[in-house]
Amino acid sequence: MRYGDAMQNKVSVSGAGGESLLFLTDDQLRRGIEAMFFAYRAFTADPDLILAELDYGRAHHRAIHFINREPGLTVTALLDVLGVTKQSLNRVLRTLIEDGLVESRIGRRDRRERQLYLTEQGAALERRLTETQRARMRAAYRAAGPQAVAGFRQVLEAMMDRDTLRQYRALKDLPETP
Amino acid sequence: MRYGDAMQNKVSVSGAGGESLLFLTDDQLRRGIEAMFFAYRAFTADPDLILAELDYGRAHHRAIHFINREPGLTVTALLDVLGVTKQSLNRVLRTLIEDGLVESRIGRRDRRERQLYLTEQGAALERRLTETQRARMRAAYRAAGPQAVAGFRQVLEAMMDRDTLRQYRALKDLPETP
DNA sequence: TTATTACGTCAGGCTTGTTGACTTTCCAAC
DNA sequence: GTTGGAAAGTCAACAAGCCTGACGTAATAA
Repeated sequence: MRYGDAMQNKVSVSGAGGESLLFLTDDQLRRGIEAMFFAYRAFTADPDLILAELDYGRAHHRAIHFINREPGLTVTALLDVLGVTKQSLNRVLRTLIEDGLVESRIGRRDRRERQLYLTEQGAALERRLTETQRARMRAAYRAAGPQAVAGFRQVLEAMMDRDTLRQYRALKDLPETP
Repeated sequence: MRYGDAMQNKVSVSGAGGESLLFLTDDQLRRGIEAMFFAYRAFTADPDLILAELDYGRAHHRAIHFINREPGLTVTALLDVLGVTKQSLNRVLRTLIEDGLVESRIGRRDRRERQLYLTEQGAALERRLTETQRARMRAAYRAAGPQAVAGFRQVLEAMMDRDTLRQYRALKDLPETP
């Protein structure tokens, strides 16, 4: 097992093309990686504080977010977006339902399905959680400017694999990028 | 408890200024939030596969990454960057040392300190893990272009809080942004 | 000498994830 | 109308990865 013996350092040409790749040093890439790590941690810090107060975790946040995003979505659909097992989600979902934040109604088309909705209380928590992240994002967007924001989104989307991108796009109201 | 009753929708003016904030709708912000969520998941997927093979987790990856980044750093310093407890890190570090990926030498200046280094084997795993992420990042960078990359980094940095930004900058070889 | 720091470790607890097995309900196809 | 399978819920057991609290040891600093 010997990895990357030839790619030890500096300018990784990386492709066959070699267009204008001068900026793609391993240093640059590594900084991008680290920026993701630190930014993501900062990004989840605010909601985590609120959630801890209420004895919830990030899993609850994610469930609440996507139920809010698409009211009436089924358990299977939610399972698909979150990428976890039924059992894992169920535990979280059960507490949310018991606590009166989520409502589970029998499916209209198919009575086997359960359609998930936020209650007024659940929607209130969603707003509270999201607002902290929006505030952070808003501040970052204002500081960086519209052009930077476009680049930010462009790179993030380019980082997603096919399947993830599909899920991401499925959520969009108005797809802009063909 | 009633949150954000007034901010329900659309164009959040958000500041007192109102410069050229037309692009900052709640929709835009929400998409940014979701892009972070999905991109981060895609971003960690490749290393996770390799780590699972070896019965390691993300915690091991993070430790390896930062030890590689700054060979000889002390346990306390590592604790600070990772933002976890001593006990939590110790379990991870112990297995890495037992498995011969990390070496812990007695501090030169201060004999209480332990300075951490990757062994040849540890460095090999680091390269293997990082290369998957670099490849993804490289592809995304190439697809999006240099300008987008600049924006990407700019927004991520603007998202970090003071303390996180300090840690992030402390790693940099050549700080560019004043 | 004493206080403090750096590190390691034992114990116990929580959340979130996993597998595997099983039941109930319901749709749909034969 | 029976039957096969999908959707959902549940029980049990387990592991990773975090946490707090308490304690011990070694070495530096006051």
